[in-house]
Amino acid sequence: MSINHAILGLLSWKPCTGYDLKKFFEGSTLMHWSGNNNQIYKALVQLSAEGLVTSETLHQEGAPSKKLYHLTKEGQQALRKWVLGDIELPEFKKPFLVQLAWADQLEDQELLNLIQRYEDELEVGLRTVQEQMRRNSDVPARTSREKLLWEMMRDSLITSYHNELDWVSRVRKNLLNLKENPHEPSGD
Amino acid sequence: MSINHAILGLLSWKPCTGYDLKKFFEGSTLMHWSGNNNQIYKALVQLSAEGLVTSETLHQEGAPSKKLYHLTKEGQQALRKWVLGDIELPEFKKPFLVQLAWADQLEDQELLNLIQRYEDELEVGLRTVQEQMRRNSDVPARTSREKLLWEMMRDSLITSYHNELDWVSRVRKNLLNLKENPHEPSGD
DNA sequence: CGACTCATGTAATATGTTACATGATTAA
DNA sequence: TTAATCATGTAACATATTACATGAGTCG
Repeated sequence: MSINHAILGLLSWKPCTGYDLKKFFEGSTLMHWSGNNNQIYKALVQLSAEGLVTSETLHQEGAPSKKLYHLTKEGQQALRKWVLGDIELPEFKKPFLVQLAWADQLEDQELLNLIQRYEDELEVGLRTVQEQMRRNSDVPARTSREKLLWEMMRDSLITSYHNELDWVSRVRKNLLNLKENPHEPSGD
Repeated sequence: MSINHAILGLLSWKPCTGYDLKKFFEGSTLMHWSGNNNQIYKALVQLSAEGLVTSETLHQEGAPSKKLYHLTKEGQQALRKWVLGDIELPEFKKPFLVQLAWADQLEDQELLNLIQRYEDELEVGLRTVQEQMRRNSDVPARTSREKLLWEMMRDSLITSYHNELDWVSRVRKNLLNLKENPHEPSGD
């Protein structure tokens, strides 16, 4: 799984410039690359060298020239092979858990504040991705099946945030319960 | 958020050698570092240079010498400061979504097989982390509150897997529904 | 006898981020 | 006039993975 595959995918949807790809990755949390130039322009050079993409230079008036990249037949085959190939498990990377792990040195109120801050940031994050999806609504939907797949991808991210918020509220509930009934089993 | 903070945390629990830390990270999906030597031994040198940890060399008979690292007062302060500091949002990195994004080129059955494979791998992954948690049960539990925090950390990972499995079954259900009632709204 | 554990380290490589560099056009 | 958009690229750095190197002891 590298950004090269994601780029092949996007080019299978429509021809793009490096700048188009950059903007797409910047505006998409689902495809977890940040959209930095270094990676994208290097990847395009590499994919060209492998014959998976070709580029055509378009000269524009009043704007810089651009290189429009197209997927080749070999690129289409490589994409299909990759889609049917190895599956990677998701990575649940939650740095806040590492913070919580050593939070027993805090006062009760400090700990509750920390959890509150996490909840607040999650809510901001959720609104940000929802806003991002509303803004960036030009996504593949060439068939009703493809439309469904992209809806489910968005659903995956949104429900991940909701699940995380649910978890935070369980943590808070359990901490308050422990405070009120020290050393009693919580009943969950 | 770097591995240095996680190491300070572990040393606040008990003194460790580089090897201990390596084993801990290897056996813990929650702390998302793989436990490779390069990072750990470099981090320990760095933390020493900053005065956040000290080391004592223990010579053993019939086994290689080892360096036992202890947290200093400055290290304890740095840890507390970090725990109360900036919070990072979780990263929901799901490479399978990128594969699904371009899966509309597949036949219905190929797509269902791909989804089935993902579900199977998720179930293996879930069993693996459950097994890992059973094996690696020596975790901080110095107070009932700390015990609760570590339980909630484990809960976070396990429910993330369950949520992902739920999502996969929704995807399958929606795809089958679409196949049976093409172009009809799904009712969800 | 071969593989694994304990134990510390280095080298090469891959991946990803931030910032720099250039330069025209457009909108606040 | 300051910032943003369009557009391509490079440099420096941070982070992470795999493999290499050494060497004693133990388990099957």
